[in-house]
Formats: sequence, C-alpha cells, structure tokens
Amino acid sequence: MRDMLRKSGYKATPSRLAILALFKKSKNPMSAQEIIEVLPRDTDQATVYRTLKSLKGKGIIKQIDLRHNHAHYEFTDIVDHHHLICLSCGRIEDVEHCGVEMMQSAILRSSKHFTEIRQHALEFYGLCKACAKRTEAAKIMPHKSAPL
Amino acid sequence: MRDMLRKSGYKATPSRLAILALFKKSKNPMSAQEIIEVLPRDTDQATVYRTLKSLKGKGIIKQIDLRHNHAHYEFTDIVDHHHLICLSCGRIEDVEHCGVEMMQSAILRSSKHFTEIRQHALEFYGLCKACAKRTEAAKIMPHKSAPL
DNA sequence: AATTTATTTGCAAATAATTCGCATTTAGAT
DNA sequence: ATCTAAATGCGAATTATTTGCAAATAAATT
Repeated sequence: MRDMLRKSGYKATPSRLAILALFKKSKNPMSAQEIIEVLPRDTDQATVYRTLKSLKGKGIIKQIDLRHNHAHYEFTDIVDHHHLICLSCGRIEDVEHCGVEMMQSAILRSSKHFTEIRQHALEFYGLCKACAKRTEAAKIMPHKSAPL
Repeated sequence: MRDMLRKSGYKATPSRLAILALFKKSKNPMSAQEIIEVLPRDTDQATVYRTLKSLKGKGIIKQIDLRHNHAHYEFTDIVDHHHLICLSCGRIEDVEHCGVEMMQSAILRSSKHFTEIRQHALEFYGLCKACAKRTEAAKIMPHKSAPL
C-alpha cells in the first residue's frame, strides 16, 4: 500500500492508507459518502474526495456508474470485471471475464474518429432473484438511492 | 410524440414535447443543464428534471454515464448502441451493434443471484485521433467537465 | 535527530446537481 | 363548458462535489 502510493508520487498519509485499506477489503463499489461514514471520524470529506480523485487519476481505483446520483469507486483488480445491478434493491454482483476486450480492435477499426481505447465500462441492470420473486414484473419499487 | 407520451400515461404538455423534440434531433447525449439552456426560457429546471425522470422511467430516453459529474440522457433508439468517449476533449462517437446481448444469457446462467437483465450500459473511454496526435501519451489535459 | 519544503490536511464556505413543497395552471376526460 | 388529476413555476432545500487558505506533516536533506 505504502509503496503503491509512493510509486505514484503521493505521500503515504494515514487518510490515504485508511481509504486504500477500505477499498481492499470491500467487495462492492463504494461512494464517497459511504467512505466518509465508515472512516474513523478524523478524516475530512474534502480529503476523501481529493484522495478519490488522485487514486482515480493513477488508475488505482476506478469510477463505476450505478445510476445512483453519485459516483462509486472500486479497487482496480488484476482481473477486470463488471457488474450486475438490481434495479429494485440495488444489490450488486460481479461478472468476471466479459469478452469486451476482443471487441475493441474491431470497434477502433470501424471508428471514424478514434485511435485508442483505454478503458471501458460495462454494467448490466436487471432483477435479482429475491426481487424478481416478490415483484410482479411491472411494479418495481426502487430502493432509496436507486435508479429507474 | 404526442401519442408516445399519452401511451405512457403522461399528458402531452408543451415542455415535454419540446424536450422530446430536442432529443429527437440531437445526435449526442444531453445533460439536464444543456437542455435547460437550449430550451426557450419558459420551462423551469424542476420541470426539466421531472420530465427526464419520467421519460427515463418509461424507457423513452436512457441515462448515459460519460464520467462528467452529472447525468446525460439520450433517446432510446431502435438500434441499441454505445459510445466512444474521448478522455481528453470529450468528443463522443456512437458504436453500433455491440455483441453484448449475446453475452447476457451466459452471464445469467453463471450468476448466483440474478434472473433477469433489462438494460446494459457499455462505454469506451479513449482518445480521438485529434487528441492522440497533439498529446504525448502520458499528458492528457482533460476538458472542463471531463473525467480522468 | 533536527531542519526543510513541497504536499496534504482540516475547516468553512462556494458551487453544482438535483429535488421538494405548495399554490396555481392546464390537458384531457366528461 | 366543466371538472379533476396531473403538471408547472417558483423558491427554497438537499445532496454531491470543489475550492481557498492557513496549519500540519511526510519524506528528503543535512
């Protein structure tokens, strides 16, 4: 962790180490607010936002869009993966090994204006089993910070 | 347009018709602010946001994540497509016919908790030719409301 | 170990982005 | 032409994120 920060040209401060530790152990993407709440109360929100931006800039974490009205972030794994997100309860499940990389060269070849793809985001929105069961297809009651 | 709204159970008001017209003619995803600015000054921002939410709820438009710090929306086409987004200048190009639908049944089969996929989002972030040319690989100067 | 300095932090206040309550208006049904 | 539920405008509230600046501190240097 320390080294990871130093190699990126950042100082290894307690806040940053704490935030990185959080990311390492959390299995779901986290929002800035979630991090602020979980963190021992001595780190200011400005610091959290600044840290997220720095880490994102170096590719240590990446931003995920869950269609809530704020950003989520997660540790950048070796294995790139994507997400299944329940439209009703917000539950998240990882999807490993998407074949998207294979599409990229084909996409670039047929693109008028682009030469290079550096990242991609792929999320699936649907219903988890629990919600599908208690929900007649049409009537979805989205959770508090949820989409639809 | 009128019918589209009525069939969805909404009244066909001038604001809504104007917003739908905008979506129909715009080739890029639009943010709430862009819509508010372009619209003749007699539609309130609250109305715009409410309309976006309604249209999104019925699937008439869909929300797109461009990693700016606000949502974008675009008309839901018959042909589903995705986007190439330039990390440097923000330029957007459409990508037609992604093969993602074919992945969905495989994904559901191997999922522990999900039974149904209703939507997906797939965006590619990279560099357009112009930016790739004037930018030494490492130093990207992101545009105002841009990511990285 | 003490000193130095460029980074980083906390705080408080600013700016964005989005939503809400409520009185008034209006589309579309009767 | 009348009625009514739905939609709008307005202002104010919330939520999300960013900024300026003085004080604190990690790590390089002596």
